[in-house]
Amino acid sequence: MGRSPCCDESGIKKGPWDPEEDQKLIQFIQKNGHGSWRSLPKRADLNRCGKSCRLRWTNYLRPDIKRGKFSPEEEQTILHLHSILGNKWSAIATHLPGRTDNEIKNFWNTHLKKKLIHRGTDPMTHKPRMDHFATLSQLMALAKPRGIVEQRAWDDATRLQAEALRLAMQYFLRFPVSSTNTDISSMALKFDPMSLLSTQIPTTVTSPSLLSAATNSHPLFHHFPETPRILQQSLGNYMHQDSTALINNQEESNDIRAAVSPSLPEVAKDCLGSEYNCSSSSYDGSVASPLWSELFDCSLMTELI
DNA sequence: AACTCCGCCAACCGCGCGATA
DNA sequence: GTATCGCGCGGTTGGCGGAGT
Repeated sequence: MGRSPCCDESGIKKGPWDPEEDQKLIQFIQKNGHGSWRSLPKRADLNRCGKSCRLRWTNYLRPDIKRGKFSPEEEQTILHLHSILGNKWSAIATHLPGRTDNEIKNFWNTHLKKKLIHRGTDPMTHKPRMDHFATLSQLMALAKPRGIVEQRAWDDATRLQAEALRLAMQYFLRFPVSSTNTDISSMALKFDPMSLLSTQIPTTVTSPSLLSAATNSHPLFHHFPETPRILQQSLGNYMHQDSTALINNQEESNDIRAAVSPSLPEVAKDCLGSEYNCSSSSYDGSVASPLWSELFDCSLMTELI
């Protein structure tokens, strides 16, 4: 048994409030208090529903409302409280005198959320975003490593190169990265996508063992000799699935986007288990950006992120 | 000058919860 | 226990105005 909406009576005004209405509401509440919101419009001679009056008063007309830009301190408070409380705007508003929940919500949606995303932070969890990676297919479609861009067809060899590159990126994820960790930068410098092109690799890879052999002999892993075997094997399985999907569907073979693959975080979790911890306090996702832009065209990076 | 696009924000809507009959 | 009411919350919408073309 649902409740009837409070504003379903015909003839009740909706939309923006005009100054006369505001004055009526202010004067009435200052004189009598709001009392029952439902009965207020009649008592105050307003052709509005009680809900509309309440909203207008609490979000706009209330005398203690602070107007204007949010200060950096207020911004910090909102960020901090949101990381604890989530979208509990009214609870957050109680810690910011003079600010309404609606105002904070709007500020969050129009400014703070974007700011966090731009920083590479998930606005809901306040942790580094790992969903940049989306799916392998999307990644491979979007990410055109320098030197591979000119190659028109995504043949198996190219695909393996891209896969090897992805392995490397995934491998980076194993390392706790912080702004003070220089290892990741030196690895990025050592890592040369061009070397992928000059490497002899099998033209078809349909089994984990072949992938394992290919990756073991690949110069990429000279930089990372300690890559766990399990990582290669697990990725080999996923790769096998991809290859099969492509082989079975020739039309799709020219469009890597059509390939079926698990999401990278899912793969990484499978492969690395507890070692893969994107919420690690030592991991600062924002540091990943320079690395990524080292590897990829910046324009494509913005598409990806 | 005219038009389009886009960000901002006031206002609306639907739902859930506690109080009450 | 159940129906209804009133309120408050969070998500969403749509109008306005400024920027860009």
